[in-house]
Amino acid sequence: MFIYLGRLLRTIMTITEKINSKEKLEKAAFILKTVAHPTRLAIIELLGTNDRLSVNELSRLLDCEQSLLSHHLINMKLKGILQAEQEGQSRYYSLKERDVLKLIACIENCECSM
Amino acid sequence: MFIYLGRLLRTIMTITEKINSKEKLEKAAFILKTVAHPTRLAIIELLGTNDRLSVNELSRLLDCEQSLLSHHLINMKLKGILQAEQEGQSRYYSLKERDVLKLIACIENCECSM
DNA sequence: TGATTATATGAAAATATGTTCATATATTTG
DNA sequence: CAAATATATGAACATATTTTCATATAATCA
Repeated sequence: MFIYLGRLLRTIMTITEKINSKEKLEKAAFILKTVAHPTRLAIIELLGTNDRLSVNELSRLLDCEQSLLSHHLINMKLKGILQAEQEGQSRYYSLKERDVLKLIACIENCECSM
Repeated sequence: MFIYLGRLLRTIMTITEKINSKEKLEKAAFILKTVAHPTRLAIIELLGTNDRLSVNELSRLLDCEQSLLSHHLINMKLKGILQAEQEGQSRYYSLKERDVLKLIACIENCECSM
């Protein structure tokens, strides 16, 4: 009787672990996906050196159309990578999570042949 | 005359830089995209601890259908993240680029709120 | 207040990615 | 060589992401 209970518990724990690790991986993939885009990487790089930039400034620096850029920025903000502050007519974006810079450094080291 | 030439050269250099950085970012995004998937992250994690695993072993460990898994594995191999070796009927995959493990470590540190 | 500038938004269109399924190939074994 | 096992492949389908475009909102300034 107790043997069965133990077995059951162990099974449940294994399943729980699987779910946890699955959730962890899904979250990780989610963050990575948000970063995995040339324009968004460029945004991160620029905000790594520039502290904060307005949509307009980014648009000119990146040579990226305003609407598209806004979509990217809002998306990144939603996912907790950026933050924004209004100042006059301009909205300034900055890195909320400077750790993402490490990701870029990581990749630059990778010598994946493609 | 030479002034114009100098200006032209500078312009060309700026453009070249832009292209280079664009290429660099595209490559980085490409690698990140390959990694940014729960199953593929799980593959990387497993191969981080297991040295090498056959398609079958991975399939059971990940609870992922063989064909789908093969698609992932081949894709990752194509992009230089994995390598494969045949042994008997089995094909063993392993990390070609152990640096990608660092990416995972990076993300686990990130506290992006989502 | 009307014009101007900066940014956001939402729907549609274009494109890319992920998944499934049926089947092919290749290796081993009896 | 036939059967069994392991893996790959490709086309069709489903889904997600990216981009564009037209328009809305919001702040400033004359």
